[in-house]
Amino acid sequence: MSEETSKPKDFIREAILEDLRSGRYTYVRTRFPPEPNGYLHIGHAKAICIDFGIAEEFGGECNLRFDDTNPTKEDTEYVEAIKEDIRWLGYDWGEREYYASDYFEQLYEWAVELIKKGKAYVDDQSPEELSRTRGSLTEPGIESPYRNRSVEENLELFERMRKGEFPAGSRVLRAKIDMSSGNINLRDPVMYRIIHDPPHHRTGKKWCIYPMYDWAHGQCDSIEGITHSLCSLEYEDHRPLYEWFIRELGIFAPRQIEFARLNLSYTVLSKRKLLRLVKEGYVRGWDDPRMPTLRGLRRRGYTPQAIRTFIDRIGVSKTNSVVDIGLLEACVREDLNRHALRRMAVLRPLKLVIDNYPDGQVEYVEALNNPEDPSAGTRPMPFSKVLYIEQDDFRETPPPKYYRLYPGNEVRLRYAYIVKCTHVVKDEQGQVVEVHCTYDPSTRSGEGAARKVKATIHWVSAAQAVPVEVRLYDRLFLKPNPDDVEEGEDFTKYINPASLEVLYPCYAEPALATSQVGEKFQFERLGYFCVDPDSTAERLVFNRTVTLKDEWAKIASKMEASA
RNA sequence: UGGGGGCUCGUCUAACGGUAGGACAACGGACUCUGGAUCCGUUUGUGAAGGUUCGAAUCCUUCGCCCCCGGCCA
Repeated sequence: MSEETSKPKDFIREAILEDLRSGRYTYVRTRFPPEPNGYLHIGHAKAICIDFGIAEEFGGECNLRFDDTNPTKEDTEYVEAIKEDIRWLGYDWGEREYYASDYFEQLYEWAVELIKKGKAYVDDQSPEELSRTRGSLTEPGIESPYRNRSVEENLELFERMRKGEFPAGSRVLRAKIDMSSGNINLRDPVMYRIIHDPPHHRTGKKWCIYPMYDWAHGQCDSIEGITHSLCSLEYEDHRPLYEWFIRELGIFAPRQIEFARLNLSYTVLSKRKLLRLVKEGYVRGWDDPRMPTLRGLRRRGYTPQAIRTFIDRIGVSKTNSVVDIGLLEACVREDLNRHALRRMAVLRPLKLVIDNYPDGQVEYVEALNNPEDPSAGTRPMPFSKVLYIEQDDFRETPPPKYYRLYPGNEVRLRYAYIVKCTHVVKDEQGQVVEVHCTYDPSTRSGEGAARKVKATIHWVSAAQAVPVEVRLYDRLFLKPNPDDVEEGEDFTKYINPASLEVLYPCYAEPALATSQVGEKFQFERLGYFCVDPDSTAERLVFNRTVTLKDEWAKIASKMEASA
């Protein structure tokens, strides 16, 4: 945010501005703190854009810090994947790549300090006892019989915990706060637990006691001089605990500000559920183009810019909300419309024969690469007597308002000629297998044809067409909120069985033959597509990122609804 | 029956005691060699009731509804 008059666009930026004005902080530093136990999804993108975006706007910096306090769940594989995804989104943490495990020694020392102050104790109760004595939402907890051990005994026990003298789960270190607090987080929360294996992905077997997130996070922020620790709503009532630790330790105090996490319609965004989709085979992997993971979106053809625009547009607030996935789609259309090269491809081919066009003749017509961007230039497209057109672009008996091809009607073949349908050829089952036309040689594109027709359709020349595979994706779920389930039901009940449709052969214009993995195109009148890594030299595979807005589909479905 | 949050068009989100605005969606129109893009226009909203005030989405009171918290997860 440029100092002067520009007003903050949300309550977080407002608060930061106020902190700077009041002198509470003289600089801004944030952090993005993922746990390396899974892949990043669009919900994380919101946090990333907020953490990195805000730091940038205030001339500060954003640290990347892996919250790796639980070796039973974490792995370096995820560390690499997370870094890759953040970079892809377009953010850079410079040299500031940190790990909670970097601070284990300091955290240990601070724990000792709290023990010495009589503010922490070793508890020998079992996990079950701990849970039983924590009380309930409405009843206070019961103080542990070990709560008033001497400082000396606590010190000795804690040291022996670190040395590995006790089995996992046998003891914990707890903060001594208030077992009757209405805030359950303050009922003597666990600071350390014993975990002997697996070894930690970075510290190996050096430690067998690991700090709980609640004990680690605030102090890590403090060590790094984080001024604004931005997190999601569920940490709101942990804040008093973090503040208690910081106060008892007398160390630098960051300010935590909570915001609502992202929910998106027609999908799920919890690691647990995403994992089930993968494990139970509903999708092909974490990077399946139907997944809301950043890898999935990337493979689907989403651009970092589209995602950042989306995050910017949904804003930041504390209201629990579900954002219409249509907004994400609108953002990617907006970006791709400006940048994607136009190409022609026919997904469901129907042969079109131009009876009055010379046999064996091939001419080249010039096609715009991007009408939105003249500098993108043009390309030649072969045109000949036998073409493929989209099955959807022909009806033997047209419904009302249907402008496309039907017997007796004229349409323009994009960048080529106006053709008129004369008759059709059917197979034994009565299916139309060939549409026959005549063309008007005076209507070639660019030659100032006076006549206008209602519709222009896309096509490819059959002899030069490249057969390709196209994968059409639809929403993963049938319900806007798949989590909204009846008693005993499961979100998997609402998975869209038709979320993937594979088409082959589709016919692409020759210019597409050399496309590279990841390249994005608009297939005219159909949507945006990108080349999937499954592509081989023999068979290109295209993913449909998103359809174009389709006015006709709307009309057609409305007529169907009223019929 | 405890503690912490939140309620503004269909969906997100602005407003900071002074004309409820924007985006997406929807609807209508213009334009168009993509039924695309673009442009124009229209509809729809302050959870409820009281109070304070010249004036309330905003301040106060009461009520309602929604979300989070009882891991040795984060």
